[in-house]
Amino acid sequence: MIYADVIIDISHEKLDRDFQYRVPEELVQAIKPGVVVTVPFGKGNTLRKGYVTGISGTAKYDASKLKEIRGVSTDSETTESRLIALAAWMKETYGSTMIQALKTVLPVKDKVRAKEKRLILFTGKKEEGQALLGKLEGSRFKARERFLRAILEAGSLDYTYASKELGAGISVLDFFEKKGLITIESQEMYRIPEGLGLVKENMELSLNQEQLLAAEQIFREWQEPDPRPALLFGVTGSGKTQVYMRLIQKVLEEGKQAIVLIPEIALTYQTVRRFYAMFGDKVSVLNSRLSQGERYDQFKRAKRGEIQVMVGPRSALFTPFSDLGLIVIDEEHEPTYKSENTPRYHARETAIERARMEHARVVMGSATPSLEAYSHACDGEYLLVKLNARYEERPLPQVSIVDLREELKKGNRSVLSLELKRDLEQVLERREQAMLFLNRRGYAGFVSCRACGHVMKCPHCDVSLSEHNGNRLICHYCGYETVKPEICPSCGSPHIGGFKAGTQQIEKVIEKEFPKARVLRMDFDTTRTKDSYEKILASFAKHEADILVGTQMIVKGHDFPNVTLVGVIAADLSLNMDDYHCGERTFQLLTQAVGRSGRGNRPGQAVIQTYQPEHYSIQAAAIQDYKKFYKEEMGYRMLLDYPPAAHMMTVFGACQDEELLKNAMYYIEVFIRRVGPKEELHMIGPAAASVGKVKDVYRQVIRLKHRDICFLTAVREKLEKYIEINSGFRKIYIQFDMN
DNA sequence: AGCACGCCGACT
DNA sequence: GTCGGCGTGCTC
Repeated sequence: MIYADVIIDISHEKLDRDFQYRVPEELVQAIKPGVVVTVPFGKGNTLRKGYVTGISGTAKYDASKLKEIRGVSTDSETTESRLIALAAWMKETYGSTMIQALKTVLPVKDKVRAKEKRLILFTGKKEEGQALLGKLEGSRFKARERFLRAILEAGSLDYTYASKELGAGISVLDFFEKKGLITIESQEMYRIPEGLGLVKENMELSLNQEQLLAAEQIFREWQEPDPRPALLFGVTGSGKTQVYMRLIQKVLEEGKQAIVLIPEIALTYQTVRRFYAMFGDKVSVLNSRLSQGERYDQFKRAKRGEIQVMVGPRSALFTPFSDLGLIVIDEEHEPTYKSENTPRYHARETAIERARMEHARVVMGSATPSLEAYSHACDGEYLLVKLNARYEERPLPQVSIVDLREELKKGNRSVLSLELKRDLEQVLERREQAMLFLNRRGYAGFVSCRACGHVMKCPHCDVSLSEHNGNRLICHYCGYETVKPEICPSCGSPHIGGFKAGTQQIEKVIEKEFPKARVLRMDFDTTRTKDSYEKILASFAKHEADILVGTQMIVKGHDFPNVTLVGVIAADLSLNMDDYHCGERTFQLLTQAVGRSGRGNRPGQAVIQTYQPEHYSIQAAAIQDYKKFYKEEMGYRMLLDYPPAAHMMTVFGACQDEELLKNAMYYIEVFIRRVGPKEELHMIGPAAASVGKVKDVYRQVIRLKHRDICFLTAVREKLEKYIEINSGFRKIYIQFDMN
């Protein structure tokens, strides 16, 4: 006997697990994971739609109580089934359960949202209602009386309000509905993402010579029977968006739809606005702050054909368009395209797979392509399209690298080098603007001992604590809080203090050094509220401030023509992360930051402060030389077998019990040695993850590297089975990550 | 979500 | 005692 695991629709959180069903003989051939089936469900055996997530030969539930699958949905050409196929691919490629994959790919209805939108209208005769109310008054039907009184007064009621506040459940509503007094309307009130102030401007698309050529080159590729993904490699300001819009125009003319992926709405507001201006209400914008229900609404609109272009972050990739023609990936190199949750898919790879399945095309763009994308472009797997001219032929800013070690020798302990300080003075004198950029990620202003080097860390999470308001130390992972010690807990030295590297500290230093300058600060703290991000940028654009201090978020978005100086406070902050991408990230951030200077008609300059001035990421960024960087970085990846030179798989394990976790990871290691390829497999670990402990849960990783991804996938599949069979892994949370 | 079960208040 | 509304919990 064959049994199938089926999840019933995806509509309710309590139903988001699988139920086992018997597979009738005649359907054995047709049933495989991902197939849409009809099954009897619940007490009344109402027929419902379900998705097969797995097949097995054993019943894990009382076999006599199992029901039988009724039928298989045969229309394999629906949008939904194509997305399910994509989920199956993600499961295979990234390692996850089918349920997890389906849940990322299919729109999940949100119960609360769906209910909120239901409206109860009083549609009967007023007199009839009044008469009934009279009868109900003083009777035992309290709920009915309450409800009727309320609806007679208001004319219509919100469903949630009626059931929650008035206690009028289904039975009450049924009573009135049968009498013909009310109708329940499930209103489809779509929420247009608010706060963006988007307007259609009927703008004409005009491309310059180079942009036209780029578009032509891509169109020519599209003539091919099997068009390759195109990588649009263009420096900042070369007008990649113009090219995207031309491509989308063409796709729309063909009667197809397009998806535009962007790293984050807030950071690419300008781009979003231009799409809206161009395509008007054909466009919908998916905001990462939208609730699942709101996202569901937008997806529904797409499915019904009410919109043709979906602009949004990573998850917009799964927009259920019926005839998808193009997927655009803007700023392709951004790390936000990699999902943090299982399945840990990469939007670029998944977009290419979806496009392959649905005969759509992929175009991605970047000024600093990821090594993965550029290497594919070099070996001809992607079409490489270049845009060289910077907008109106502006020269690149003049960049100087300041060695901070030398500053210390000169006795300068400030966060500002003498050179940067002098340049700032000149900019202020010329009444121009400057941006100071702090490329810190995560660890803000940690406290360390100057004498012994001891760093204050969270006892639960193993990350550096950050200093807030001078005397409190806070853990950014779990919120643990303690008082800043007066002396070093490790060696007793009084020389313990903050590493002056937070945006607040820089702001203070600037205010002290340049009391007349107007300073704006933009970081996580000052952009909490919805449109504070826009407000700060707009204010800076209007020259209401002279200096803008901020984290990576200031290097994207707006053009500030009056900015002629960009200062990078400490390039090392992103260079010393324990992640093989850090050289690449640093190069990208510095290139972007430097590119912010001199966007107007005055020449720009940039100062990069660092303790490692000889590092190739910094050197290459200073002269804006991508190829030089690529060669160096690729050499490094080849040497150490990091992607894209090889493939890497991370086995991540987490458990409250440290001993248990250690044992489990050890068994995994032994198992891999036994079943894995004997040749050319590099295994690192088990080791504590970069954050070894979060909220008292221990975390460990094993990394595997191999030139051929097939071997890694094979190891993963064997490991998945091994873990499922052995009860010793029950209490351990295991996750896989490819690359 | 939708259905049955069962508690509990009101009426015969 | 009995009837039926309305809250609760389960669905392979």
